[in-house]
Amino acid sequence: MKIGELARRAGVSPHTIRYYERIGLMPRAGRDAGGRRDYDASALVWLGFLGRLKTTGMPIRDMLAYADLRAAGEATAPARHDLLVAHRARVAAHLAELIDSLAVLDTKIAGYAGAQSSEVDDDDANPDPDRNPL
Amino acid sequence: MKIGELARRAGVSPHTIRYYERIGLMPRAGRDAGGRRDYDASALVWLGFLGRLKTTGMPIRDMLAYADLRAAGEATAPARHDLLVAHRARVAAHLAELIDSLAVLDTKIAGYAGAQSSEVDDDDANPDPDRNPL
DNA sequence: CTACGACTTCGAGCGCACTCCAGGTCAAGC
DNA sequence: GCTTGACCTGGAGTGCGCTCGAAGTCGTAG
Repeated sequence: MKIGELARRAGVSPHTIRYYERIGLMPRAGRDAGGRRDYDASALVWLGFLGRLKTTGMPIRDMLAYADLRAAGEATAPARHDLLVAHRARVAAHLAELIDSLAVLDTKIAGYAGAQSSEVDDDDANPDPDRNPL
Repeated sequence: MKIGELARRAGVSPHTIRYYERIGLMPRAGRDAGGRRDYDASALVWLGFLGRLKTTGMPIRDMLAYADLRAAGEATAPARHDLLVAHRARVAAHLAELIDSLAVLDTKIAGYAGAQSSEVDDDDANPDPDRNPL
């Protein structure tokens, strides 16, 4: 498939894909007779995985480290494993922070909902600790 | 309290606090005889709340909108409420995405753990759907 | 044959959220 | 009196992750 289709399917722009190739995040794509990039399904899978890493807040330089290990062959599997485990821990921590902050947000919202022109700002009014996180 | 102490207590740099004041995210602080900023506890609470908004991914321009409404008085309480509710929805959506991606990460990690030099990359090997998100 | 859209490279530009620097002021301790 | 450290202002610089523009090539439809 061409870069346009890959981009559409992965939910990114062709610009982004070229940028990823430039910095080494995508392997250099094979070209057709006219010099255009031609991708197979594995490129889509890899882009999808990169998207997961991005969603979970991994900086590009870390993705690059992972990509480089991957390109270096099977011997780097343990290192890649460790990288993912470390990243997982950071994601879990961030997730906990988010859930925490969501509760604060809900408290604040409850304050606004419960108070008609009474003071609401700058304090944790109307606590409602048993609120469902989602 | 002085800016240094506020910064330490809020977990940000004095630079950041001055920056927030410059862009209108913090109200202009009162000054002492020597022209230095002097804060009371409410500044710390407000900074803490800004931190929550930041943790949950709110861009500064949106915080600014909230801060402006807040500065405009009690009449804007409904608007502020709506702003927070909308933000809450985005946070919840992001949270769901994160949990999803964490599961993918766990699948990948399980693949690395379970396979000695067998192919692991580029596919969702060894699914384990009942894994605990945290 | 021609027009069109999708592609190519390279380099510059952008938005965000800080972060730092220069050059100066001020208050307290020795 | 002098040093030290925290503070002041205004403006420039940084790192990240794209995003865009210019100028040109290619392949298919009409």
